[in-house]
Amino acid sequence: MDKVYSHKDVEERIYKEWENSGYFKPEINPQGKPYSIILPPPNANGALHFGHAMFAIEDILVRFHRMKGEAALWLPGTDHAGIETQFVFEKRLKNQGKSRLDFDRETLYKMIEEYVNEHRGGIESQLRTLGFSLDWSRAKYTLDPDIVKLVHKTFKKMYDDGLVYRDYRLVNYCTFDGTSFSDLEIVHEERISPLYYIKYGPLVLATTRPETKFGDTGVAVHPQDKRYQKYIGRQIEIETVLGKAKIKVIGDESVDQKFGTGVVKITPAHDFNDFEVAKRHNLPLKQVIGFDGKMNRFAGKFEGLYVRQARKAVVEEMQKKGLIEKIDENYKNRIGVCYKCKNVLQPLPLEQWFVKVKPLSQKAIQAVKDGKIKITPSNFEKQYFLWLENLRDWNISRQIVWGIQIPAWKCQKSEIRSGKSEPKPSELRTPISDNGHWTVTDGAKPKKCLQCDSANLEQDQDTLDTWFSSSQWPFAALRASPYNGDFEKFYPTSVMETGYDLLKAWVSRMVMMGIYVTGKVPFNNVLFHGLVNDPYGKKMSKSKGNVVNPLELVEQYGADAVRFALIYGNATGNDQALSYPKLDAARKFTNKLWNMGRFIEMKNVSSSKYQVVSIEELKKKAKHKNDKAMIEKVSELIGKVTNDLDKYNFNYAAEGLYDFVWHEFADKYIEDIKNRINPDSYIILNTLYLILLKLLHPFMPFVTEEIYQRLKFGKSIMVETWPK
RNA sequence: GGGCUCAUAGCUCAGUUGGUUAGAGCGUUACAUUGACAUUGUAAAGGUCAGAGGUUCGACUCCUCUUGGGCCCACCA
Repeated sequence: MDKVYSHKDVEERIYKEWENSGYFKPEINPQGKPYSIILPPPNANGALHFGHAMFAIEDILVRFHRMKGEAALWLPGTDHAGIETQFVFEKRLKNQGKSRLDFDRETLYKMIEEYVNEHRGGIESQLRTLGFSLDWSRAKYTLDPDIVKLVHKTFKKMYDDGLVYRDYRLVNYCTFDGTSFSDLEIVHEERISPLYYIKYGPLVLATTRPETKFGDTGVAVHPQDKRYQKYIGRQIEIETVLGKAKIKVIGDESVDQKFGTGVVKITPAHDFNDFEVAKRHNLPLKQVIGFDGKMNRFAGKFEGLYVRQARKAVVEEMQKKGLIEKIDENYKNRIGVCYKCKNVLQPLPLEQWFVKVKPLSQKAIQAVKDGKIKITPSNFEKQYFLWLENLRDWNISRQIVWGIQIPAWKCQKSEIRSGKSEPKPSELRTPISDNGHWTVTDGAKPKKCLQCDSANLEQDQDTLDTWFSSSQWPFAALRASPYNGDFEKFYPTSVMETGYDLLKAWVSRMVMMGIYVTGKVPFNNVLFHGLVNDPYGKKMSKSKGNVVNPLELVEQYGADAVRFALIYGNATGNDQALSYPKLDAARKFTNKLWNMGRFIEMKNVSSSKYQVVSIEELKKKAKHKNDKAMIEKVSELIGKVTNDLDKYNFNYAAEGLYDFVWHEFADKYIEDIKNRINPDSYIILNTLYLILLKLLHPFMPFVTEEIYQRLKFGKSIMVETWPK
């Protein structure tokens, strides 16, 4: 053995050995009880980041349970990441001077597919460099045909059960990216938006969006408001920038008498609250902003202006006409912006598919309350409950091509109008559910409309929200496994380990969908890890330019050291700042461990090389009091590390091992035994050292394996059993 | 507006059901060592555990408040 441990000569070679030997498959312990973890599938098009490096926790668990003799499965996969990927691709198009609008749906899809396929495999090889013992023979991708089929099946089942429905309602729509989003994908920003006090005939009302006034179909006051009661139910005549008009005054409880003047304009097509009010009072919906972000013909001479331009023009015009009483320039409000492009989202009316969440969320809440799912750290339970309890129906339609196209066909005969076309004045309607004929299947094109037998059907152009498919990942990946019986054997999975930032978007939805489709929870434990920030504690982000690539650290320090540094000194679920001193300490630890092995190799005094016996035999063999004491201490350590791992206290385990291996075993015991080495004490030293290697193996798989093989303890430490 | 979370040594962080002199890594200081260890060992300095109050025989740990960070959620015009 060399004086210094060199990870570069070791890691890649050992990983190949492991993989080729089939050690990552649960079949190596055919009699063992099942233990399973589904890897949170990284973006197929993405690169490794620290969120992925934290999956070291999963590797620790899997290696630990595998050594305990369990049939441990860690199933890898990749996600098509619909919006993320399409947006990245569109940026590339833009750099080439092209736009997605230059291509038809099929061509665009194929182009993105090719682009992703070029990059797929990249993320997988990166996961290998971290030493992750994933069973690659079971790897799945969210767009694998068998996965897509399962997702279609779920959609149909939900449709048949009334849990997926088509509705015409307001959605948050990004007119720059051309798609709607779910509630969760909206970023709220506080901005200063002037509050305009506008004269509406005899009334004055306050609004931040004067440009939407062309879509007003009512004016609301609080029913108990003494100031305005006399107007309720009456039509009032108002002067507008487009001339005189009449508008109805209604009384609605949602109006806050204290805000502004206590009068609200009702613009059902462009405000979520107004939409609800309009429903209650049967007011028509009048869309004045198009999906291109421009004012439409209802805006008269303002047609064709973008919202922001229109606001300016309308306000100027109103001021000329004396229709503005005052402007509060310092009014702050929170506004929804696109999480991708940061542009202001428009609430726009659109026909979309929604998931009725209440029946699903109730069961998901109950599963945690009943202890069928345990969340660690437990404080995340509160967030889980809070979110699920206040959940609104989930918009799953996305106007992008990269994803799973929705298996629903619209009968063209029954078509009233497409949600994307501009409404004609004669089509002004109250906000009611879409009443076109839809035929939903589990993927195959239907021959005719189920309601009117027409054969003129067209598939919905939209795709499913990526989270709709990824929320089915645990059971879908197992059901689509190339190995028969995987689902029955490994579902529910043992642990779902992921960053806490995915609690809402993913974890809670997996629980809902898992219970709905399979009748069982998708996993028995949820384990959250924290975020890795930059060395100054600031969140890593591309825009800040402070992103550190974990692969560079692996190159420099070795995968073992990177893994150990991320685990050591970091309580489960807490954020951490990337620490170079800690990385250095971890690297030195691998070197220390290596040199302990080197010492054993050099001091070989035994005739039978590196002989190892059981700890029971060892206890009988030991005569020297220091040997006896050390055997006792190692026994205690085994219990402590096992217990810490069972309780997900990875940092305790790592710290305990580090401290013991270095400062007890090396500093004291090896120093002591140096002076009295003989065949008996040598066997004791070997045996205890091997135990320590095994205990460390889940944390630092490469160096422990390399030492193990160098000292010829056996073929591979991966098939050793966990010490007792 | 609601919720979560953090504040412990110069820095980055542990501290597991409240229990003897509060720990680690890095850094600092002194000494030793060429050793199995491109180093390592031995020892030392350094903390009124953010502040105030409370519960308790006993509080870094539990409760309340204050201050200062961080994060998440939210359709008040």
